[in-house]
Amino acid sequence: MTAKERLLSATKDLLWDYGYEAMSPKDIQKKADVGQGSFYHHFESKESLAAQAVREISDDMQNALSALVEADKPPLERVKDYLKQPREALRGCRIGKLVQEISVTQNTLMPPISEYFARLQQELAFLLQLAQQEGAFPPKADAAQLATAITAAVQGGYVLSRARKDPNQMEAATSGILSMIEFMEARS
Amino acid sequence: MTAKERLLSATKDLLWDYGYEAMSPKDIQKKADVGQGSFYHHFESKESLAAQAVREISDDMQNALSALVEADKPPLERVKDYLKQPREALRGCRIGKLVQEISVTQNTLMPPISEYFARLQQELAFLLQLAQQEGAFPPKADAAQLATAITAAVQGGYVLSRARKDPNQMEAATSGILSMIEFMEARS
DNA sequence: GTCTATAGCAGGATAGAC
DNA sequence: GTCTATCCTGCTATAGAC
Repeated sequence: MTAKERLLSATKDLLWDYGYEAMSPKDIQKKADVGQGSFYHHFESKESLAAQAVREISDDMQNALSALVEADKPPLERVKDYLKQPREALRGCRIGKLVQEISVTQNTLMPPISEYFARLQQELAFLLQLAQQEGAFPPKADAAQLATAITAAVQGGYVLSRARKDPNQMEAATSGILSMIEFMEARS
Repeated sequence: MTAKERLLSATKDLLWDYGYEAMSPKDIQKKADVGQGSFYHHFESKESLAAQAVREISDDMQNALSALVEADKPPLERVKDYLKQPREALRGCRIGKLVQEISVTQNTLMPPISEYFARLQQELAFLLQLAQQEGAFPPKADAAQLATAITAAVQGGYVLSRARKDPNQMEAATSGILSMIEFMEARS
């Protein structure tokens, strides 16, 4: 791996565990085993490096999402699969946790973050609509609204897991949503 | 208001908008109109001041919760009222947003935060159980799990609102949960 | 591309006078 | 209780040699 790649990789990790502000250029250099000079040779600033790292994180997550959404299964099963995905609950959402930092909401890290969530909600809403067309889900339900609720429950699962220092909070949140979806499915 | 009160009040505001790390002692002093000397006369450190501020925030929120939970209405209506509460979606949850900061998860600010969420989930679970006993909600549903899902959806609503810079994300997330609850209620 | 030295500034806190 | 001066450290970045 080149120095530049190591810098990006280290930044992705540190953003996950420390967030943007609490991650210093020195932390990155140390983790990437790259000197001060190389750092500023390859990237203009901490922000530009972080922006590129977030861009890659968003792309990675969107690719993972595509794989899940395009699976050869009934659409509602794919929605359930999304909820059942394994998650590092105590570590938080790689991308969602960043939006709580005021500096992040004001800088160039935001676009890939917004894009990821827009995409996620859109895909889930689409799957729910397909399920409705197949008669597997109540036709009167608002697919877009439910997709938002599902996405929110996962994000909130991360928050609760960290708040209570208990990864089972994520499990409970997603299982709770899952059971409501299955209740509706059974009566559609 | 005394200097000490102004310091606490300013800290509560700054924690909300900036979080713990991004809030400096100088910011607090300026907002509270209190000098450096007074700051360290009344509080040992930034952390001890913030810890007391978070303690008060948690208490305030628990009091607001009690008022809602003890209302003279059917229990399921009280759960719905919780979901319908007005919220400053773009500002984030005063208390939930703090848990994404790694320094917060490791310091003395945590206990009142954990306590608030434990209390919230417990109260919602209790109301759902009451509703089940009254036959207003499906008896087979797991009340504790649904309470966690509801709490998570609200927290996630904050995340999505900030990520998309759109307060309607909170509205959609809570409405989505609400509609699922009403679906279950109608078929209990 | 990488290294070391250095700069400028802000965070967090202490000291001692008033 | 409040004020000003001061300290030390770390953050972010720049400069210039190799």
